[in-house]
Amino acid sequence: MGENKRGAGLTRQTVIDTALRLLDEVGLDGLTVRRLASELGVQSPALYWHLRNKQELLDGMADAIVLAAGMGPPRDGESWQDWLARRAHAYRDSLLVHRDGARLVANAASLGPATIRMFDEELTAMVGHGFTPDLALRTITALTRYVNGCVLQEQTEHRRHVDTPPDRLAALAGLLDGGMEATLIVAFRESGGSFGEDAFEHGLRALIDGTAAALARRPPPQMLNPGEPFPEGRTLK
Amino acid sequence: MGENKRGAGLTRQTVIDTALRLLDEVGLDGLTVRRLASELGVQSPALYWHLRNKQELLDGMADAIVLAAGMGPPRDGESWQDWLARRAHAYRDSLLVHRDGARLVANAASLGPATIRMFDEELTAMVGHGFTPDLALRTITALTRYVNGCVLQEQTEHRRHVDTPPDRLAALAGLLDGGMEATLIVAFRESGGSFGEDAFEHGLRALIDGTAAALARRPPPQMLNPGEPFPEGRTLK
DNA sequence: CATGCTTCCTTAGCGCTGCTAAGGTGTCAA
DNA sequence: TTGACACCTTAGCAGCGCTAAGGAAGCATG
Repeated sequence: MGENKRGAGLTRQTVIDTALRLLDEVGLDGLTVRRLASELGVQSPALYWHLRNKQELLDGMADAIVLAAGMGPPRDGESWQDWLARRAHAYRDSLLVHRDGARLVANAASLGPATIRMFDEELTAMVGHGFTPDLALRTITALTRYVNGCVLQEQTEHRRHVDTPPDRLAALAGLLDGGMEATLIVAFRESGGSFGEDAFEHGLRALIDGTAAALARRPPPQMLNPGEPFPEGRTLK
Repeated sequence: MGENKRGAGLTRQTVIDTALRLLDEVGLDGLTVRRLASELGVQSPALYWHLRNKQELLDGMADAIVLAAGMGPPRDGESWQDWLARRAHAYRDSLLVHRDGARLVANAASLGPATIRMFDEELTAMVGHGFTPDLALRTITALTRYVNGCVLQEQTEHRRHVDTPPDRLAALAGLLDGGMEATLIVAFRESGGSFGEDAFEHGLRALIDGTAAALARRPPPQMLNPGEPFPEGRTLK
């Protein structure tokens, strides 16, 4: 296994980076502290000097993945729709880079302060685009959770198909009364190979379009309709 | 621990049911084969007579949760929008019934045949409402993944707050430059207690509204606009 | 009645896991 | 020179999923 170059010395960051590399090899279930330690050329208890426990390692990995997406407020002149779409894609791509990336992030117990600050900047920018703070929060929350759900399913299915590669459609058709003409089968055939991609795109566009409608429904403060300032009767600050 | 009433005898179903009850007590991480066996008044290897391995148990539990949602095609006279919303709520509620329900379903390796058949019936009904098969599949996929992502996050956060109960907002504010006036803090305060609920509702409505727009964009065959039949240039069947 | 088959559960234990306790070694400051 | 500290080691505990082998019932057949 990996030699520990004398004079190198482990750091929290090198441990996390190596863990992410190892993750792609062995998957989340195969990622053990012992295996990671041997990859780093040390004994397993050595890692507990740099990390309190395994969960802290996983949290660090998740945070690294999220940060690597390079999200943040919209660029100058970018519409919030374009920005949200670009952000969602960047996030999704970042989750897809590493095997089991979505599972890792979804189960993470906490995010780093840098991520939280970025999140706050994004919300502030959205308010600048006419969102109320809570609509901004709801929107970006819904979008993030949607991406999580999508990639989680995509990667779960990818894991599944390692076992059952060949004639999934035929096997599926066997379960259905309509056989090869059941709607599910037809839909799968129509959707072609890149189904995960298409489904993601559809939902993403729907979410953004729907948000635009919600934003139009709840206009900026100077044109507030006194009859229904905010749905739950709350007021700003 | 639980006595094994003589003459009772375990079945796959009683094992799964007991596992679901136990899940609420100890959570997914605490759900071990040994613990479940002792709950059933039996030694742990006994369970391997009824289930091939632990994953099969988890799959069975996940399938039970999905089936318990009671989804299926729309009722007579119900608009597809109302139906999709009702379906999403039923699914979400079913995931929320059991601790770590979303994690369980998201990590499940396979769904039962009954669930798959129900899925096919739903798609068929959507085609009856003017959807193309692949638009129907994309829509219901996006919606399902959205619900998964939402509940997964809700339950993860619930797990988190067991550790950090008291002044989360103040702690959060410490990280942010704006302190108590950072947009994130304001948004949290505005959103009140039931934040998970509100965020879910917002995204759900956006998804359904956005889907209506997509459906209008891709009208039924007899009224196709030759100029832009399908966004990606694909053709039907 | 005896026999053997099947069903369902037991005891024993393997290889692995996350993690802790205690101790050693090298480096650097006083 | 001495002590403190940072960083890693060896040894081992409790618990995990799972398997191998066997025993005790129930039942059909000779």
